[in-house]
Amino acid sequence: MTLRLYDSATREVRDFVPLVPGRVGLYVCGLTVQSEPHVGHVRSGVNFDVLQRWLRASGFDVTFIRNITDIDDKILIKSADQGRAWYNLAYEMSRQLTQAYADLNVAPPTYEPLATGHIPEMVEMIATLIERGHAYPAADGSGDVYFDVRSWAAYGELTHQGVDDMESAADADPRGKRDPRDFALWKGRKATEPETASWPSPWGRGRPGWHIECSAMAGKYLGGAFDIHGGGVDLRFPHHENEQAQSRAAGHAFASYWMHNAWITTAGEKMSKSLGNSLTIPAVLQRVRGVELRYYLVAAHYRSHVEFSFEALGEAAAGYRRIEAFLQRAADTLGAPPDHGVACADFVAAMDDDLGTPAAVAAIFEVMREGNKVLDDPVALAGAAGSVRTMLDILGLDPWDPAWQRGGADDEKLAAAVDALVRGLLAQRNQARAEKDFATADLIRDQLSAAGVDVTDTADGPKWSVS
RNA sequence: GGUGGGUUGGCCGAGAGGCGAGGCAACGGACUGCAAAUCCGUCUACACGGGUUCAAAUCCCGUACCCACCUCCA
Repeated sequence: MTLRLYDSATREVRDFVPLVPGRVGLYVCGLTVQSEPHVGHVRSGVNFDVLQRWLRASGFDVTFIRNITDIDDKILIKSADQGRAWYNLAYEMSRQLTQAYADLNVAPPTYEPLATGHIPEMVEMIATLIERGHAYPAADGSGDVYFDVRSWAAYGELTHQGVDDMESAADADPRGKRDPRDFALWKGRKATEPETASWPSPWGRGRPGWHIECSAMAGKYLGGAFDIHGGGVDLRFPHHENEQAQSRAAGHAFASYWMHNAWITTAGEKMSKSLGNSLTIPAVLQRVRGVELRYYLVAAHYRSHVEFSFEALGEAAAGYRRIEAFLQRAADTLGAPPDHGVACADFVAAMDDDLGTPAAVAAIFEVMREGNKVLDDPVALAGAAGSVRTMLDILGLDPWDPAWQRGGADDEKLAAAVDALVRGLLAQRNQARAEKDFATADLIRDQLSAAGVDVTDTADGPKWSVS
């Protein structure tokens, strides 16, 4: 069984063949850090984290680059509105994004380059494009440099569109463009923009266009040809189309496979357009744990549109808790968390089939059911639980992953104190049960339940957990 | 105008010509003092209208509704 991936450039599932056997170069467009990260934003992070983990689990040596866009029109506008420096806004949002990723156990990439840290590479690439006749400085003296779409016959190949069929933006300002579809590689500094948001270039002070950064950074860290380029569907056009055009026009083969994750919407609306506040990561994490939100995102296929709702999120959380409870039972029986085991064949087949995480999750439930049947057989149980743990780990959902252990020393002390108190009450309840005084026994259980403590009687005596 | 995607049981969500994903909820049974958990079982769905086929949720034609992108977007 080999890994197959849906390539959105060819619009089909293809066998994954790396350029260099055993190695994968992966580039994912990260975020423009202009506002608080919400659930939609992190989906891409989680989806490509799963890809990266699966590639590693499959034995590949992965170089994963995920950039941060820290200079663009919106950052300048928003920071001006807020009366703060643009780099301060970008930096704060970048820190929030890093925290959100950490909260969801999205592993850091090999490197996370900033657009502003790669201006020389971009200038170099733009110069190459001008030399090759695929770009030109605007004739209007604005200092802008544009990519000449008409000079690149293959333009539109990624999204299968003909240049003449494209509709120009209603608000398009032709500026110094030769064709309305030409896009900016370099934007000359405007008098209204802060001096700090400009860099020197052969065409005067200015800042990079949006697309050139990814071409330059992917080229720098992964080389002119690399394996997989990812991002959200909305980026296919214009962003990825333009990236590919400029990179190839500059003489680089660029990405072999393109992967795009679908949207999360609320009430059918794009998250970026709708509300906002209630769906930022910190807000959502007040209602469910990070691991539960991640499970919710992983349980849907990355190319499927997800209609976000707290109800569905709650159901997903219930499903995850079932798996978690099984592993905890296994750990109690075995005396320690199960060692990592072997992923079952169905899981592997599902993941190899274009990261079929829904079927992979179903496979986990199958193994868990088998495990629940052999709770009194330590060897069989260890095998099933180890397998479940390993599969969860591949999805970034291992309950014992240090990423989820947020509690500090104080939390541990608190947990120990609660445990002592609950155990005292359970001892009283057991006494009552022994005396067939079930009214008292149930009263104690109800009191604990009201406090959020669930009691379960097992062969080894009562266990408690926080609901 | 151009380019794509979607519509699946009470709900969430896979699948992509036959072998009926999975989860959540519900119901019945086993277990339990009663529960919980767990196990066993039940609940036969694919927007609509045609067609192809021995066989269609899956392929074809048409219709309806929804969504995304077309130079700010995960």
